[in-house]
Amino acid sequence: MELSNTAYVILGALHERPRSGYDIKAFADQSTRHFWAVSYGQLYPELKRLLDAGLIESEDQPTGSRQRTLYRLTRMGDEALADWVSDASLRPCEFRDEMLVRLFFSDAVELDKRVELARNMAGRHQAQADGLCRQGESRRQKTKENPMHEVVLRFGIELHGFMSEWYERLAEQLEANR
Amino acid sequence: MELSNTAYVILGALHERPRSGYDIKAFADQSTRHFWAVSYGQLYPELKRLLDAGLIESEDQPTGSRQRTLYRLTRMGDEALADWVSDASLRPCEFRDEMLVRLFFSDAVELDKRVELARNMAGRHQAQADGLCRQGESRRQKTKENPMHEVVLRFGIELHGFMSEWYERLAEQLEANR
DNA sequence: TCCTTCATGTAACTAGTTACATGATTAT
DNA sequence: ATAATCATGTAACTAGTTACATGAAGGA
Repeated sequence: MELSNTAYVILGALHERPRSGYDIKAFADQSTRHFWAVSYGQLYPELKRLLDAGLIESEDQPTGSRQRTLYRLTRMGDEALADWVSDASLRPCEFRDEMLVRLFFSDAVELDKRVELARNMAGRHQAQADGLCRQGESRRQKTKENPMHEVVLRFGIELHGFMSEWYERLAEQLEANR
Repeated sequence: MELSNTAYVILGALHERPRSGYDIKAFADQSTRHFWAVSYGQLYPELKRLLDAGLIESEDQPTGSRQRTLYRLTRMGDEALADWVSDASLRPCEFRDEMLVRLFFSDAVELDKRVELARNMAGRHQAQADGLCRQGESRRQKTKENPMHEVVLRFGIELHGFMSEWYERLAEQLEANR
């Protein structure tokens, strides 16, 4: 039975510790978000599927009359995660950038617009890099386990830094031969 | 009326010259593909919508008994494209990388697997950069107009080059503290 | 003859987002 | 009080892919 990538994000989140659906979402929002986002619309149905498949198990943990279901990995779930991570097959890296489409077709507009667009893109990536930086600072203290989390965070920061600089340089070059 | 980004890729393709649906697909496959792919399943319905909206017009150009419909931009379509490209609002750059999710959770597996994964990712981006290079060579001779096409191509090559090197460096670092 | 390219299209499916609905607990 | 956070979920929608179906033209 094939699992979605989102399912593996869930398994990965639960590998660290038992979590509620809400908690998994919060985890994803501040960690995998920049390369794999998770929404409630997928999360809760997916949790059901993983339960049915026996990869996770649940435990009720209400606080007063507020419901809360805590999920944890089963042995099967743990194996499924490890197998998936170990799988050496190449998967495509998906990029979709609307602004890059605009830039691609920007010969259709005047130079000023083109420069503005490049500057906007530089700013966008700078902002994204900054956001990831702050994310890293707020998580720095905890979990020295899972060093790969920080590695991937650094990747994000440096990648967006690279793109920001690239677009900034482009804006300057475009402006130069005005 | 809101148009999809795919619709703008079509308008952009037709801005250069009149094209058939098949031709638009071929154009996208060898140019916008790495940041905005287009499939037939979206292309043909989208062409109908653009016709209805009066942004493009069609002309039958059969070869013998093989049908062919040539599309071209209307004045309205040309304006819609220019307006869209000039729109200064920031749009998110979407990244989705299954292998990066694996890397993120790869503390769950042994070092060897982690190194292998990083190497695979480096190879994947090297291959992608090479593919874009070849694409550039085959298109080099034609169209000195649309210099932004080449700019965006270079961006792709350098971006994938950056990622390839980053992952290669990571693999070496991981291997070093074995 | 047969393979590749040109050419158009649809149906079924998959993945995922957005908006909504509900309500308890905790901090200000 | 009231706002923020914790908590769970669904329905409707949007976007896009894959697989299929069909068939002509041109080159090997």
